[in-house]
Amino acid sequence: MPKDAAHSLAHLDAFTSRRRDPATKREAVLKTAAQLFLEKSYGRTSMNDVANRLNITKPALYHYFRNKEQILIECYRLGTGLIEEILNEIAAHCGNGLEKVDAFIYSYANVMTVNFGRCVMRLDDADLSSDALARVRDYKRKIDRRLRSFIQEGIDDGSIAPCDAKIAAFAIAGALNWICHWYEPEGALSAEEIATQFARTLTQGLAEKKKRSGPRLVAK
Amino acid sequence: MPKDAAHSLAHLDAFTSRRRDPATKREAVLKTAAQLFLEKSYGRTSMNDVANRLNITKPALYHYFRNKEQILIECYRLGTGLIEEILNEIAAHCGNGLEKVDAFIYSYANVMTVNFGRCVMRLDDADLSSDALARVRDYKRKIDRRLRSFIQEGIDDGSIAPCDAKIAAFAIAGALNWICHWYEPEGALSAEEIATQFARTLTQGLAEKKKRSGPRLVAK
DNA sequence: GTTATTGTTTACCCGTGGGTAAGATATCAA
DNA sequence: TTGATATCTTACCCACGGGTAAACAATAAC
Repeated sequence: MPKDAAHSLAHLDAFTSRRRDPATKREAVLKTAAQLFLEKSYGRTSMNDVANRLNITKPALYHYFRNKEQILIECYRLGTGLIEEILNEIAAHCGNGLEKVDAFIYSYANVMTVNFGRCVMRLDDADLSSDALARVRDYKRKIDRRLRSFIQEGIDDGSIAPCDAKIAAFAIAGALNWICHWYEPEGALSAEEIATQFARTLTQGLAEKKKRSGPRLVAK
Repeated sequence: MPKDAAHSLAHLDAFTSRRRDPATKREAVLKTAAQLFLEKSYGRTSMNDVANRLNITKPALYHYFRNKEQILIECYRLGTGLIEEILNEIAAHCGNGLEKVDAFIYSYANVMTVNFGRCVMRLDDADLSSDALARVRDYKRKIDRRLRSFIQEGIDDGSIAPCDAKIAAFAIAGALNWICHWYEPEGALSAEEIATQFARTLTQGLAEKKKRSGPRLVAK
């Protein structure tokens, strides 16, 4: 057992005493649920699974959440909150377009290593019912537009080489979102390392700065 | 209705005549299943859904596949086959490391726009039972190692700027794999455009070629 | 203590979906 | 025409999981 704090198991004890603060218990449910959703996916996680890990029974959960989906919605809510924070922070500070994109990549990569943040991009939106789904989709569109505007800003101010901002944004967002598919809190790579290297690779590119282009092999 | 060929609906008629080639029917099942899996996910797609779209009944499916998972496995098989092709092609041709990576990005992006290819990276591996799962995981590791070796090769031959090959490979693979989460055959972006722009963005980076680095804002 | 309230459990309902048994229908070979 | 075979359907079984009813236990208020 590692001696970490972020991945703390403290919340599993929230239900040992009956008189503990309800808010704490609610939070404990949320944390374990998020973790299970990431381990096994929302669909494969039963309410019993969540209850078992907390050492209570299924109906007890319904004391804190109307239904299973509500738990999922809250996970998204907390996750999007984290993203919102960095978005605002970047909009406030920062200089030119490239620097904003760089900051975005760095901060966003970090969020993708936090459970609630991971939930937003790794869980399947389709598990949400139509109106929650619409809200989440809107929110994701907003993030995309934001990144795209940073890029456009960079093109305009000369810090970013002319390119299709839409596709470039997809490339960057994809690289970042995929983090939550392979990242593991106990793994060899620290969030810090990942964030730093990603920012570098994506803004500077792989190529050694000399030739501008090369031949291409088209398979199939 | 668009006049495309790749997204053809021809396979839906495979069961109209009873004496049609069994292999054709099997293939038809596979194509519609893959499409449904991508539309609604494997878990939310019932055998009845597949049957309905083909205008047959559920038990008829079991004439061509042992069970639901077998259909999924075949989707993976066909998809990994497509990827295998481009991998071999690139290993055969090509010059320096950067050119190989460039070719990889371009070809791989194209595969991610083909249904069976999309299945490999978009569907949830955890829906596979343990031994099929192990095979798929191995295969994915192999792809990763391959890309990583291309990058390393580029660093060694000077075509790629020194960097952490492991993390860079994750960034590139992520950007590419994420394509299958947003790409739609009928959408505004063609596979060709995406592939070209991705290759450019990822190898050359965003930054206008002047300064080598800049300040960074760390949000949070 | 007694009562009201909150928290938790046991026992159950029921829809959904994978999978099958057994019969019906078409096709081919003789 | 007549089986033999491949194909497909109707009708069913069963496990699993979300959700609830109703009873039971603990705490707080008086």
